[in-house]
Amino acid sequence: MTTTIIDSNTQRFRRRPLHEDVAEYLREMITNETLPEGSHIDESALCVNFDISRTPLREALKVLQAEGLVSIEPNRGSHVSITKADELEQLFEVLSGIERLAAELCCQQADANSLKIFSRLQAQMENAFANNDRSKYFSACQSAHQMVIQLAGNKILATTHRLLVSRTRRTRFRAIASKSRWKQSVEEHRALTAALINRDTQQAGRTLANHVRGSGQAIVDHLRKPNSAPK
Amino acid sequence: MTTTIIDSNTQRFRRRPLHEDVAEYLREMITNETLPEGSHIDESALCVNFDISRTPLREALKVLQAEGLVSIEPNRGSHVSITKADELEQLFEVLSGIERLAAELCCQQADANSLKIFSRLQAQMENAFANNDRSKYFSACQSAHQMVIQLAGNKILATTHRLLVSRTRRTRFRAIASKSRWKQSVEEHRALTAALINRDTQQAGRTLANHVRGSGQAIVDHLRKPNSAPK
DNA sequence: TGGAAGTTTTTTGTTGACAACATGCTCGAA
DNA sequence: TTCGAGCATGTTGTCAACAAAAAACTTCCA
Repeated sequence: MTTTIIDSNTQRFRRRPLHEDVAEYLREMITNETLPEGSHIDESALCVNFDISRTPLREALKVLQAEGLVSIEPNRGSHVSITKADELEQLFEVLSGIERLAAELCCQQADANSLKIFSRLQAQMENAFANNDRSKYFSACQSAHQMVIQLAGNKILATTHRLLVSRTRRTRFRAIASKSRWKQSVEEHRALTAALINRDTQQAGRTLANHVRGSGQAIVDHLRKPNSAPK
Repeated sequence: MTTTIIDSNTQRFRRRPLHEDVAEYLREMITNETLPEGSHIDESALCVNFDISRTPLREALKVLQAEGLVSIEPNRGSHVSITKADELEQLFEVLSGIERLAAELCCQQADANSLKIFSRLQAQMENAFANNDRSKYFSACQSAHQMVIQLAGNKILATTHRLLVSRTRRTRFRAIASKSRWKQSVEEHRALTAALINRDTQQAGRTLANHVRGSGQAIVDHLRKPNSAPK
């Protein structure tokens, strides 16, 4: 007799390895800044917190190190990676290259219906800007970028993108700190939407690349002058 | 008294964690095809082989999984990732995007002397082609690509590139299987070199992107028709 | 003979303990 | 007081053993 009857259709009975849950949770804690940048990661403390032993925790830390979120110094413990301005600049540079490619692929492969939905996202962004709703704009903007990645139809690209973005997420909400930069962002997105609908591959790629580079530069500049607090 | 006197100036006395050595070794075994594609990874066998316990081995496997070289199925063990033609195609697509960016940055930032060295690599490739020396051509070609990445001066880009390339390395030597493709490869490299020296950013990017995509496509096509063995 | 239930064997996931290393503290001598 | 040697403490790296799951095998019955 099978020991347990389980909800057959959706619920899959397979306990995920602990280290996966732990890694996911830690990832969230890092982007949340529950674990702030540079903070030391206390293994034994986290173990009693999660009620697990050190092995799965350490396995999770190795994964996070491979993702660039955690740094491990031999015999001296782990800490949340600190992302300096230079490194952030390089991250955005690579991201702009990735998203350029995504926009080009998207141009060639996306079906008309998807682009319609994309246009609606653009409308949401315009609306949020008109209403001065930063949080809503930010959310729609992220969805738009994500959608371009998805429509590119390349899993490797999506994975690469996700890994890089996860290292910038903590600082990303600062991209539209200034109103002028915000306005520019809206216009760039508008141009991108137009290029996609016109199936202008080169233009779409260039536009998105410039947008990412510009947003990144705004963040990096902001980070480099320590006096102006983001408000 | 300090227990041991050590060579002070260069030798640094810090034992690297075991899992790092193990990961590096496994990486080599996978690209070597000592561990062939899809083969099951026997933990206990490797443990007695390396004379270590399972903990560092498993930590190494987690890292390799994050790099995409190993797949782990919960409760069913690990095996060397199999790279299907579709996935390989996507890998090369992303690589072409990365190398396009690298070529552009290289154009803008490389000093004249580095480009001189690059030209010498080009000469080596032309020579190898004239002498029908595939192995020498392959080596010089790889150096050239690597050099473009280095001259781009972006560590994130270099890391991303390295991770993607490591997943293609097993198949890469097949790029110049046919003589006609080989000839085309030489010409593309020649065009790249010219574009770099002329500081033609757009041209350099486009040329390298096309070259990577073309080489990748040659490999993928080769992989897709199962009758023709690579010779 | 074929197949299903039950049992043994093998393999994977997790734990707690131990060893190695780094850090902080105490104490004594210059 | 200041500096360094030696000890104490805590943290990290590794191991061997246990628990749980999957795979392989046996046995029994139709």
